[in-house]
Amino acid sequence: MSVTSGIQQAVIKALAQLYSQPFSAKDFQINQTKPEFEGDYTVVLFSLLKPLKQSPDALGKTLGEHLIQTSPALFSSFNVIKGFLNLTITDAYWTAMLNDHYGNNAYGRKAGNGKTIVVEYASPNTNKPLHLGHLRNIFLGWSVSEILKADGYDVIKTCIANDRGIHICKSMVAWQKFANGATPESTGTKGDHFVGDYYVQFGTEFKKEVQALKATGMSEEAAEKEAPIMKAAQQMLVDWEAGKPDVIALWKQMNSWVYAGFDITYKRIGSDFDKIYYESDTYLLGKKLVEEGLQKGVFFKKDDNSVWVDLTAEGLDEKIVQRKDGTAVYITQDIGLAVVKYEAYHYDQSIYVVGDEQNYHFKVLKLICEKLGLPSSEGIYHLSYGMVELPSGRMKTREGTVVDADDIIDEMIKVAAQKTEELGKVKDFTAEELGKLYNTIGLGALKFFILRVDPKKRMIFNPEESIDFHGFTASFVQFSHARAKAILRNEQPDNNFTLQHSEPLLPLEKELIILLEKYPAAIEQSAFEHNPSVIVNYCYELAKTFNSFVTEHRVLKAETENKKQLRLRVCQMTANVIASGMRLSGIEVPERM
RNA sequence: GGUCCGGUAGCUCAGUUGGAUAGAGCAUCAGCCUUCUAAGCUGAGGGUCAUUGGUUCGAAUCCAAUCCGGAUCACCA
Repeated sequence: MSVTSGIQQAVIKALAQLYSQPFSAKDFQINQTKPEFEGDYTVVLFSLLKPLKQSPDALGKTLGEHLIQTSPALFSSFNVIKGFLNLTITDAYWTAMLNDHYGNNAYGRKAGNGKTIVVEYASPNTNKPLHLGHLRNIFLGWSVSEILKADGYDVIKTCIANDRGIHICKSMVAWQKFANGATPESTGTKGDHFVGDYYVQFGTEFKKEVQALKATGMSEEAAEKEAPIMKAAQQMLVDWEAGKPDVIALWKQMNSWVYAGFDITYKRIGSDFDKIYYESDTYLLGKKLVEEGLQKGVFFKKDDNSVWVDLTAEGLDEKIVQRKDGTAVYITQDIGLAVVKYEAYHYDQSIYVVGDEQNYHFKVLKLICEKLGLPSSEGIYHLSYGMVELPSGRMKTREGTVVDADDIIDEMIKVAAQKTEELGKVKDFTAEELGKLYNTIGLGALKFFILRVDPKKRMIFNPEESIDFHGFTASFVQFSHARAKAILRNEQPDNNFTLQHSEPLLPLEKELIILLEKYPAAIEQSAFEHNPSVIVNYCYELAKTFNSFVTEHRVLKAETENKKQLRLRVCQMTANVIASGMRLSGIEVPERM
């Protein structure tokens, strides 16, 4: 049980005994005491004054005295200032907490609750390489999955590959036209970049053709429709849907190049999936569900044969679910996928990590699934996050302002290597160890930079300013871990030693232990909010306090053996919690750096 | 125009189930490495919490209006 819930229960019990009135945890607040006052935790009394007909002073004093008498193991002293009852927790309580958990690597993780959550993230188009926006998506999805696991859920990580549609046909057409049979192997290019280059080339060629047609007096709109390369792409889409063998073969070939490229990037950033779905499979299922919905009367057909759903009663519009030619639209395949996922996992929740520009889409998706009476509908949850922008605004492929994922990763690792060399603290490392360390630091900095921000907020990335390695960063937290480990390499805590509390805990010792005690609550909150920044911020605060502690107090040369053992345990628990918390964010921590 | 999200220090962000004098980092300035890692520590300066009104013992937090920025309202995905 956490301290706060312990205090809550003690207060509820005390109020029942003193005033014979029943209260619940919601009736009053418990905060950490502000540093300028004496005490560890504070009961805010204002909300209790009216029902109890008491003055703040009288209630505070009565309650404080009663608490100390009835729970001497928990409370050692109190003071009342205005309506605030400040309680000091006994050193014995904190020491016991430390003793119970300092060697526990699973501290803060809950036992399985038997519930299943499916998380979908990454979900790239298969026609161009990943960029910084994808990285935010992947880091978020991966981290939320891990946090939910720590909170007791069974988590299935999934990805939907948007592998069909006009976008991939554009790359295919350009490859046919310009590549002369080139391949990623023959050119030494990473597969996703290779295919992406043809996508760009398609755009360039298209522009050229439109200009040429306009020069003959055609309007821009007509020119865009008539451009031969665009017509070729559209024809290719038709051929693809018709299953024309050579088109399918090319499509498979190009997709496989892209997947090989993605796999390299996923591996570098330590991301993985339990199951990958392909839009080329799920869109047909969606169409089947549209047919069923039509029979149930959930959907209706317009004169031109297109199929719609009427969401005006829900305050939205009519929404198309199938084109007049019978082909699937974007949402059709998502309806199918929701069912496929539910049938496979019978999930309690299905989280979609998708940018906030699709808020409307997911609102519609959930409504449609509800109307169809699908059991999958209730658990649908859109984890919506903000765009990553440049100081100049949105990243645009056409203007070449996209920050490529592989480039930024390379850059981060390069700078990490440079900084590490400057400091010269790991000269005895082997080349292999160094490579690993640079990865840990570089990637850690990138992940931390992205995950420390509340997902729902837009974030700005300035390529001119390199991501920092000082202050509120992964390096800082990693450094703190390495520092703790350095101490522990000299001496491990003696597990047979029994801590005394003859000497009072010093402020920084206590502050650290209080923080460590809050780790399980941080995981819980992070999971509840689907928000990794809670954990990231927590780890930073812990690391910061630890650095102050280590600067201020000696561990190995502590005044007494008792203090030394206490501090060694604090070091070990801090190192464990930092490693655990960073792991939930996908960030590794080094033993040395 | 409708809907949704955001606006906190020069910059990047915490804090928002209402609590005491609003917090960090970067940047600036001043100190600290014969002592477990200085990617660190200590201190200083820096705020109309977008604006106005309301709710109450108490508002950055809740409500209303307004201003600014963004997203979305596609037979694109």
